[in-house]
Amino acid sequence: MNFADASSTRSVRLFEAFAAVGAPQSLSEISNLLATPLSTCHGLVKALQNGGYLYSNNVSRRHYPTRRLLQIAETIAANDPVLKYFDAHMAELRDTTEETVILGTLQKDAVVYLNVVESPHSIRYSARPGDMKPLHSSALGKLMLGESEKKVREGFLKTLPLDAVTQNTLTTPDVLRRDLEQSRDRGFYMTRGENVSEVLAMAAPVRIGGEIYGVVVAGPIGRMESKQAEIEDALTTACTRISGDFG
Amino acid sequence: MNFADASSTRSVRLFEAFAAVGAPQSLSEISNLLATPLSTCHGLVKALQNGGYLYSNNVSRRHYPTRRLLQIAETIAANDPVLKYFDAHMAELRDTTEETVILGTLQKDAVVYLNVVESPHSIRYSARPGDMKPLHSSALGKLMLGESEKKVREGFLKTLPLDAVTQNTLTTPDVLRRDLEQSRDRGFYMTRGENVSEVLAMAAPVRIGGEIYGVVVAGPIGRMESKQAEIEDALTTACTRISGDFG
DNA sequence: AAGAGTTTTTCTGTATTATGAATTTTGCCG
DNA sequence: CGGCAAAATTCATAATACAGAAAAACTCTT
Repeated sequence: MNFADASSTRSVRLFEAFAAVGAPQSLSEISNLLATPLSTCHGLVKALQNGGYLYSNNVSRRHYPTRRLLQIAETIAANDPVLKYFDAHMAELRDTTEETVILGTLQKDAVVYLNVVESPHSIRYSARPGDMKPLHSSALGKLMLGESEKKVREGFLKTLPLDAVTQNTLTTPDVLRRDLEQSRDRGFYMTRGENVSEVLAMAAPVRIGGEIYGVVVAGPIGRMESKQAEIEDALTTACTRISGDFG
Repeated sequence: MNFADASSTRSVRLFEAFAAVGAPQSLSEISNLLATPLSTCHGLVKALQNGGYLYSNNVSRRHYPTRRLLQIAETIAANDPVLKYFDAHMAELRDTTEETVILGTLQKDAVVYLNVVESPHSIRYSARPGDMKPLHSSALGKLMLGESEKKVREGFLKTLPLDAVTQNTLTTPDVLRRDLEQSRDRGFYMTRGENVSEVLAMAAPVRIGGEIYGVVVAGPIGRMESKQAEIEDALTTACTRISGDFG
């Protein structure tokens, strides 16, 4: 394979680093952060400066991004034909449940978080858009398996290594298959410490243009259990409404 | 020179393209947008997918960014030690003047827009963060020249090609030097169709940690002239307040 | 003001990546 | 359900960007 990982995504990794440290950086600091030689970083920084993405303080000689990237990212987010319709409903769901709400979909042999709206509590399920989760142990992953066509599902059940991510992970195809069937019938999927111990997650599907999306509410087991019925209710009605918006 | 332009900034150019077209794209469409071979785009898209930046619709086979980039850009913007203090004042200035307000600084031998807050009017000065403007013909550029140390200023006056960007551009060092002196004395810099005809811009300096920043109010000449005194007033008080926030 | 240390910039061989053609897969229509 | 067209993926090679070292610029201290 010929993945242009190192080079072509280095600019993105630079922005990641800026988000992580949250402060202007000198060239040598950037070199450290990216674990990349100074000369390489020099070229990259200069290129991004020319593109108007980075500016340097003439006094401190440190670099920081302009608002250009933000502007582009906002434009992209505003134009997404699917995600933008979820926004309001996800925010509402977060407000009523007071737990983290996540939108995700199937990507190759994993689930990718397309958007995350975090709980207001300081103890909360915390995640970022772009995070990937395994199919067999996460609520979203099980949703994707359960809602896929039988052929696809059985293919995954045959080939996926059902690693025991935690003690509660379902690690045999038969047990997992049964769980998927039950979940499908009742309309939502659930994990109880199967991917992250202490986390209970509930996921319901939304179909748009033939594509399967999943909305998850996730939080610490204790707090989630105490309001499980309400969450179940809020989640399923939210998903119905979202589907309705596209009807 | 060894600028890693083509390769290392290709991921950023891809996001630019997504912002421009505002819709999911197939691999071949991406190839067209970036004027880059399919195989190259394939590697790039795969790398960005692995990083959680892009997701593909399994039905339409089109790609679109997740909210990951937005999340990173927002984190970066929130942490900027300088720009975030300007935000409120720039928004207020935009509201009182009803014209586009821009923050910029000196970058090499040009001025770069760090942030742009646009006028509510449909006829307005429109620009994006990251845009570059010449030093001799833009209000911000003249501000940078006028506020720099004499040595720096004279260096620029000697070496800059004072191109006639419009008919009103000041194209001789002597005329420009006089304009800078007058502007410096009265506390703000001004262009009247010197960089873009029909545009009147007024810029006032803000000094932070030895670094010179400039705040500009720009709009169509007619509208700007009719409220020039108010704008002058609002601009200078805003800049004073911003400086105060750092005092 | 002058020197020592630090940081930035330049330079060139080498290794990695981009490329275009061939292959495979996928979607579509009869 | 099978054949065709279009798109995605792989592969070998040519081209380009990367990395390390050396030079230059800048800072800070004396």
